Amino acid sequence: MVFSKTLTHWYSNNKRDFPWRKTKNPYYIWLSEIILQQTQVKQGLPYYEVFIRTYPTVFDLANASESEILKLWQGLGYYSRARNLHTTAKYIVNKFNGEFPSTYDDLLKLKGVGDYTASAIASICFNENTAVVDGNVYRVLARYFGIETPINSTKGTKEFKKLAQELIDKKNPAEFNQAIMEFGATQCKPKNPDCAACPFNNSCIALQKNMIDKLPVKQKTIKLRKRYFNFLVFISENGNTVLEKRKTKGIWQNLYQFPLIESNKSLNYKELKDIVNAHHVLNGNCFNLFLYNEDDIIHKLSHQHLYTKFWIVEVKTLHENSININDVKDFAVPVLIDNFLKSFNF
DNA sequence: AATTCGGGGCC
DNA sequence: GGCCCAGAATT
Repeated sequence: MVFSKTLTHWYSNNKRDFPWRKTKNPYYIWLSEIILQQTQVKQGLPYYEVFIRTYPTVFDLANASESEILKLWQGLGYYSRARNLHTTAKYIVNKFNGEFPSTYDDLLKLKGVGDYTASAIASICFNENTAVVDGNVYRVLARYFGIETPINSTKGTKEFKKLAQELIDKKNPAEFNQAIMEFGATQCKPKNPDCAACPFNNSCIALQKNMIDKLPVKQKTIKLRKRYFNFLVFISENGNTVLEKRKTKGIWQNLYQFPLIESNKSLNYKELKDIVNAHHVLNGNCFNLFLYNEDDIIHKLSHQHLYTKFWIVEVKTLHENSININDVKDFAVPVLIDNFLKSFNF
């Protein structure tokens, strides 16, 4: 109880001013929570502003096309969030006439809404007594209580959820949940937290044991995959090029890219040209091929490093479902492609 | 239980 | 270069 009291008091004096803190409309809270999953406020905030301006209600979002939503989501990453956002918007409009579910259990059924997000919406919008456990909460609790259970283990997930649920201020779950997250974000930071200025510096176990930089414990380190991408940037005499939609599961699903040849190593000019010829990409049309970037562009994702070459392919004509270069900007593309578009002058 | 989904910021 | 971020879905 002392913990909750101190925490909410700290929050009242230190909370930042964000647009989603001015409302309890579940549509806006839901939108903000999806955008902020695995995303820092600084990165997500501009996207939130654009989304509420473009889609003021869940009906507007449901009526939009997925491609349009993905275009607005471009650059934010984890694109399944945008696809699920659209699915859930349509579901809420069609099944509930636009009215959001109001309990943790019902919110949990929505696509893209897991334990954290269901708890956040239920507590903030409907005052339900259910504790959020995000990366901030793991860190704050692990340090304050000196808990060494790995946070990404089944045991840890249950243990921290139970503890947070015991600590929550039942009189004001919305305030408590946001307070502990804000505390983790700005005070009990991952690196170099200012423990001298912390309201818990006389009771924090990790501080007493000099374990601030060892908690929370996370097991397993992810392994990295290297991939080799060769994008074919076609340019025809009438200013057309070719984009294709990524339909396969994996990264960037439903985003657009230049035709891609993936290889198991970095290709040189001859190797690439042989493949292009062998695949009849151009049906024997003559073409002028050259490499845009001398050194591979290394695009880093969480689990993959993409060693990328952009090959310019000048041709006389292109097939009918090619698009004009000026229209490329209307398609949602990965940051890797977008960076190329910004640097390359068609 | 382990993997896979992005991209930016920080050290 | 490694770790983290208002996590969730899939395997």
